[in-house]
Amino acid sequence: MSPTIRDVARRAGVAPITVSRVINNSGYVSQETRARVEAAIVELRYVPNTLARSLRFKKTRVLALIVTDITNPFWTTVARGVEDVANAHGFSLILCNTDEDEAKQDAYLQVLLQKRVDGFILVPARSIAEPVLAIQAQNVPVVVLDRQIPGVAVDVVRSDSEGGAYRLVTYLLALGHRHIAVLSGPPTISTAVDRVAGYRRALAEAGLPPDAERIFYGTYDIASGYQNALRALQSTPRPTALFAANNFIAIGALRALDEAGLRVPDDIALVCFDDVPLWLQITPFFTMASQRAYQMGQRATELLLERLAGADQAEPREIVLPVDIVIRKSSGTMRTPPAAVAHRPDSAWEQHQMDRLDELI
Amino acid sequence: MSPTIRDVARRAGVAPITVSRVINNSGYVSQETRARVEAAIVELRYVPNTLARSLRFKKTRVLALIVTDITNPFWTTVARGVEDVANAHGFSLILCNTDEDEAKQDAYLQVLLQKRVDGFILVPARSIAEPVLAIQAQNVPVVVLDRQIPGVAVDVVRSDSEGGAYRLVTYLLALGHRHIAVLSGPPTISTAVDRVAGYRRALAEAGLPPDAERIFYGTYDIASGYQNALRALQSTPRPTALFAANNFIAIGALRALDEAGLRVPDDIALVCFDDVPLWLQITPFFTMASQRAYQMGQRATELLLERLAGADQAEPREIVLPVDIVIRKSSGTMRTPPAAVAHRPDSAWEQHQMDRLDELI
DNA sequence: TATAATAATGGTATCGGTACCATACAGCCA
DNA sequence: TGGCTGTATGGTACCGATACCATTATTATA
Repeated sequence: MSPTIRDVARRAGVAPITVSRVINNSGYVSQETRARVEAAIVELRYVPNTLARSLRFKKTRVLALIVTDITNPFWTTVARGVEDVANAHGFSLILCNTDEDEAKQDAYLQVLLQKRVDGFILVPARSIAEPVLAIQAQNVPVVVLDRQIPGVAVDVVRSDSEGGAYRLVTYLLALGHRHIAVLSGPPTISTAVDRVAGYRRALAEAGLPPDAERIFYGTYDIASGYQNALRALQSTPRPTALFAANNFIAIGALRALDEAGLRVPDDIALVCFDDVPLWLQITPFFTMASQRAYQMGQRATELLLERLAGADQAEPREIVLPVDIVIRKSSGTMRTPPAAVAHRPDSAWEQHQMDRLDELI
Repeated sequence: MSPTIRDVARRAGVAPITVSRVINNSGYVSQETRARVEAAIVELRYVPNTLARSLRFKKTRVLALIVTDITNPFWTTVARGVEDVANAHGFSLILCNTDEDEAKQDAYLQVLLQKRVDGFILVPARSIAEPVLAIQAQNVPVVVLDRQIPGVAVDVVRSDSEGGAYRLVTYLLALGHRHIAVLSGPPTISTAVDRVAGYRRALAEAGLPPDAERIFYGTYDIASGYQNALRALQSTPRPTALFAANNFIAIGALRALDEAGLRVPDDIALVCFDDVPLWLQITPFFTMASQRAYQMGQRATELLLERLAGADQAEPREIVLPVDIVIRKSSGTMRTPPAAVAHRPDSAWEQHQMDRLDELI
């Protein structure tokens, strides 16, 4: 139906291979022939068939990015980072969404391997080795994003979840909170575990007894945040602060607190993990440990492209990006607030809190 | 490197075509042979090469979705609708992001045509015919999403922008507003024009003179909403209500109002167009004309799949989905509020406003 | 002038599947 | 027994592009 390289060749009175040379700017072609071929291409509206080319090359110049929730702005920001770097190097991107569902993830992996994508950036739905091994078995490079997988030799790009959680909780402790609950994600995912670990380290260093711990695992979505916040409120003594392990959990928690008639931060403090897009900065609100989402996408892609460029023998690398603690309203002030900071304007107030944090940690 | 169908055939002691029959469940294969082949597939970790298959079939079972801003939750919701329908029918999806940039859009179109995707769902960066014609010239079906393109025979799925804007502005008028500014998108995009048209119709029907109109075109992003809101505030008499033509514009406007020291809705009303995700419903806030984003994606994909299934001769169809007017806080109350509704609880209050709207329109 | 290097072009095989046609055998009916 | 149908399997060509090698004309070098 659509014209092939042979049709173009016939029309230009040359051999197919010559048309190929024109298209790819390879080999020798005279000015005159090139012009004739280019004219034929335009006349026939010829579009080269990448399938055939890829079949020959055994290279598709396509990368796959598999994330767990495309409606979460954190992941779309990561995706932009990946896409920008990929495009800059002439690669296309296939973006897939697993909903943290292993079956869906494995189905996508299969389809993508069949499509012979050149490389994978994978946010694993669960911190297990199988999916990564399945990819590596086909000699396709893969970079694991955001999460750790124990016992597998693979490149990883992730944030310092443990450290970020530690600093965030330490800040809450510095504000005077002694009853802090953590609303985490699935215990099968390393970030959820790491953030709990940071929380526990902060508590331990503050000399709080283990029974001060209030740990609620769940999933990384709004519903889970809502439910676990309600459960956390039941514990006695009632927590004076909640630490949500991602942005969606924080939103669910916020709704639960609202329904319980608790105001943030006056009645209870609420801090969260994750990058938050311009979206939620309508009123600068959440105190949080902000991940460098865009940069995560960039670094992961660069790493993958290096592998593709031939560094496939090198040792697996692990890149751990720092998280930025951003102090805003939701964490409230000192439980016994110094009068001096009562009515400062926003930015100065935030700066002051930052200064305090620096002093305290 | 990776095993081919021939390797599997050799190991199972059959011909390649027989392996093909096993994989595709086509033709006759004995139980015994099938078992041998399946064993060989597992042993060799054989993954069929879709490139070769697609080259032969001239079908890739891949659809392309081209949207203008992947960080806008409206579009990711649309994308989920598309993805779900596509997957249910065994199609993969390539999701591309143009940033409303025509050059980027055209580059993607070229790449995707070369990849021989089976069909396109396109949100055109500008309401012009060329990109659609370019796709149709290759005999590839395309559905235009969200926007109208004059003078092209093509399937379209969009929302009733004119009607939604009309109803939203009529509601503001019913509340007593007489100075309403509209902060719209690019005049090159049909939705931006349609929403202004609905605004004008509402004003005209209310008997307001043409010089009551305050129309500010811009782009569909936060920065534009911010700038145009500032400009709108300069006009005299100052508007008592702003109508933002999409969610991002509303957010930018909100920031501008905040900086100007104006509270919503006490000092000024603010309503907007677009679906808003769970995100912004933290505190039920925006009064808006909500598009059925997920459904838009679904319907567009169904239409496209019908074309692929052979309905390619049928007349082009245009599906116009209704928008839902959702009354929340940001529009405020009657400018001369009846005392009776002053302190109603939220939901009852909203219901009351809805009732009033029904009466008035 | 002979030889080599450069420029320009083409023939053929190949990537990994599958369509099409051919072959072979078993069982069944007239 | 011959002819037919259904079952099971394989050979060959082909999808569209390109690698590899070959060929020829032209120009540079010894």
